[in-house]
Amino acid sequence: MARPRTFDETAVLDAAVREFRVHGFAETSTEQLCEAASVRRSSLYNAFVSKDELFVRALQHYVATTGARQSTILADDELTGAERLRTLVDVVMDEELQAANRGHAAGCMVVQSLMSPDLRERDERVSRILDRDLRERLSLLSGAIRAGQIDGSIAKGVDPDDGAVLASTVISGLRVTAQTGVDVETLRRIALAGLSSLLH
Amino acid sequence: MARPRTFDETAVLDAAVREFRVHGFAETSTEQLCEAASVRRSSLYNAFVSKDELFVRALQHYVATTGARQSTILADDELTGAERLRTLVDVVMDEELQAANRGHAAGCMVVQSLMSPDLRERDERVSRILDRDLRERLSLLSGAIRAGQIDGSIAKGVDPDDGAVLASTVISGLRVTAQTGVDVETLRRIALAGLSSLLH
DNA sequence: CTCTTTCTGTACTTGATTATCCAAAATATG
DNA sequence: CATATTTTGGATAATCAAGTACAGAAAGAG
Repeated sequence: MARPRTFDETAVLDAAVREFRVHGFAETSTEQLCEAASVRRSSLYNAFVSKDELFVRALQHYVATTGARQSTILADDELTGAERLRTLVDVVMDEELQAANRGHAAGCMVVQSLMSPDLRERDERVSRILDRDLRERLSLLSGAIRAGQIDGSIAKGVDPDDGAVLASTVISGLRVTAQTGVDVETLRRIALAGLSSLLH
Repeated sequence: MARPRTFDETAVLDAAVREFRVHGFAETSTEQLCEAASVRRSSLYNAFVSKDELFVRALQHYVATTGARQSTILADDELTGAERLRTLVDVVMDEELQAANRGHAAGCMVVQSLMSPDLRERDERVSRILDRDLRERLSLLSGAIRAGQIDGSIAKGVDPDDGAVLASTVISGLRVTAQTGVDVETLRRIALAGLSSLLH
């Protein structure tokens, strides 16, 4: 019973994620966000209240979508544990490859946000989202590692929880190294080398 | 033939590094910098021209001091190649331990700056410093790895350049993971696991 | 001892960026 | 087809941090 929106809320969140994941919160202006989403200022504020709120929603959206993708891979019964980890690396590398074609590294909202204690303190929802995401991701990873130890593709000696933190650490490191312009094939080799204590 | 400074320029740079490495450029205000260095606004501007200039000098200072420390370790003929890498990990872990005692992660000006394309574009000196630092670090690392392959402490199969990128990636990843509150002992275990393709 | 030069402290200016306001537009509903 | 209701666009206000100005303080040189 009123004028409908001319834009899709999810499309705006996608655009916001694209900006935030490379520029971070502080260095992304609301104007950039409007521009990227092709939405006028007041529409954005009308729909999302404030830059902070939009960031929280974008972060939520980001971890939900990436979490879902990782979930389908890491909990895929068709694959061995080791294959799941390698597929995960492939996905991350794909993101970097696509970003590289656009002339920059993919960035990562999680790495950005984790590295910014201020951001986490300013809005505790950010902390909560990151904590939750981390727990979820570590749980999926250790699950895949346990599966790999049962199917024989991953060495029995390693502690699954440690292995999970390792995988998470390596991927974060890749996000950083990707910024240095290293080509994606090297990056993939490095990733697998970093996980070699699991994958042998 | 004039009034001398009441502060030490290097002390100001140290303070600036302490702020920048945890908060990043955008989220560190000049007021914070003054506060941290116990220096008044005009003194700071008189000595360092602008926030950008101060950042460049701080970054330079940061990579110079950390570079020097890494250099003494990674080029230490008394140690095997593997021992050099392990000692490097110890140094990073020490930084994190000290920071943890102060209630936060150590942060890292290099990781922060690398993850911020805007920062690098705004002042090309930042790019140059980071590029130079990376090359230097990779060169030291691959040198240590080659030394390890000669003294038998590092597997012959690995490409020293790849190994260098791996070590750099793992350390960056540790800087990120440290922000999640993982205890330092776990962190150290993860570091060694990530480097296991070199250290076995 | 005084003069010159630089440093220091405070208050102010400026510029950018976030957020708001309000009138006009659009449309589903009755 | 009128109306209620929300969105939209443009302009405006409010805020906040970077940088500047200037007067006064400090100390070495002559």
